[in-house]
Amino acid sequence: MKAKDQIKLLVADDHPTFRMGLVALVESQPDMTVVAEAGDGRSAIDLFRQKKPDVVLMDLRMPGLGGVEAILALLQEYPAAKIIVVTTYDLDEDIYRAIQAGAKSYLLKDMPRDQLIATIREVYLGRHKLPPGVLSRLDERARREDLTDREMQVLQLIVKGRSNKEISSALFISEDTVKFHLKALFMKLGVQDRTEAAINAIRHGIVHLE
Amino acid sequence: MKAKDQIKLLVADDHPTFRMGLVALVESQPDMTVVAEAGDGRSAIDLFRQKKPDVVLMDLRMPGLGGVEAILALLQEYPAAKIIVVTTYDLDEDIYRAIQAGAKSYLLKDMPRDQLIATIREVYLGRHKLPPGVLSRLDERARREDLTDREMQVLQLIVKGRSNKEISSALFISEDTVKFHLKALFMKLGVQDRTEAAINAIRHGIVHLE
DNA sequence: GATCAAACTACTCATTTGGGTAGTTTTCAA
DNA sequence: TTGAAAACTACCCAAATGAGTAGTTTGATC
Repeated sequence: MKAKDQIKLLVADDHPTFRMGLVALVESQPDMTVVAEAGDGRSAIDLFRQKKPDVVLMDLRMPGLGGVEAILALLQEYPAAKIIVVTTYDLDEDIYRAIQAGAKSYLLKDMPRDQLIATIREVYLGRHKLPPGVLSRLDERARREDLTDREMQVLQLIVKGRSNKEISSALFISEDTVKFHLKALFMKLGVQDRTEAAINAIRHGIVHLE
Repeated sequence: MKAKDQIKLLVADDHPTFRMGLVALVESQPDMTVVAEAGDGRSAIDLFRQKKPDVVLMDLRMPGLGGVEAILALLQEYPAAKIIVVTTYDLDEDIYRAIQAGAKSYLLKDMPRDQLIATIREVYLGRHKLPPGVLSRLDERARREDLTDREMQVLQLIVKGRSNKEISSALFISEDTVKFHLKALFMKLGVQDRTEAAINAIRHGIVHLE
């Protein structure tokens, strides 16, 4: 069973039951094995150092050190690490940031088992194939103009339901400046008003609720 | 292994991998066994008829017939059915509707395994204990006044980013009437304006994006 | 030192939004 | 049939919002 040519996997996900499912799935394949499990980004990195797995399955939302940060840290130390993101959400921004950070693929948790397995093999062989749905969202994101830091701050306050006046005093700028950033924001997001901007931001994962 | 006093479970969840995790978890308990798996509400009902499980683990978001509808249909036919909702989101509205529909408990997918197992035993014995976090959200919801049908329609259009004028023509009512419903809506949700209302509605699961 | 993007301020003006109040019609159940 | 709740319309008015335009300042890059 423990042949030397098995694909060694590290599974990092904070949902115990889903992680159990991943492990069961991987272990059902004769040519794969899970060498370590992590419940957060920090221990994922520690376990990578110890076990040197061939492929990492990584959730994006984890307590403490999140997925994107873990990917960056891991690739900093091991530039050849092969990381597959496995997450619940198909938000443009999440996908974009994960791929930017250096993930080799991005799968959704509701995907069929054989697709998961197939992707692990692909990535192990050095390829990085993305599922079509995810791919289309990726270039939807790529087409969108980046927001500046200030626009981002304004957007976050909009999503908190703040008025222009409240935003201006929160950021120590004039109300006119808030309006200025809002106009730019509307243009970049392709929306008409603050409500649409807020919803758009949530839908694309530009800002998270919680 | 297949003792007669084992707790028989039906697992209904459209995520193959998570479902596999649930099954593995249940099967690791000597006094429990999974007698059927379903990927949607419709087949959950069919399988219940065939297998008469003691407890059902049910996801809320499933293709075709959703969780709440499946719960209602199941309890209609088998009023003694013991259903535990196991879902990703801790949204007030989802919890409230599931419990209203007759679910015995409501668990989150990221909960520790022993809590899951303990709840299955509790529910099997006829109790319905909710985790504290979920419980507090339930009465947060209970405290909120119900929205009328019309208010609900207006709210949904707000979340789509529509203006008062657009809403009025979509619902064939005057703009003044839209404002009238909006005022009631703001009051019931405890918010100041349409943007807050939209975010609030999403956050509490009153309306879903997608 | 020139150039460029970002951040900022200011002003006008039309529109939208939201608060308050007052009333009619409809529907459904007691 | 008599309430009660929901749905609807209308009006006034103040405040907030958003479009358009025009500029200054700042910091980084070449």
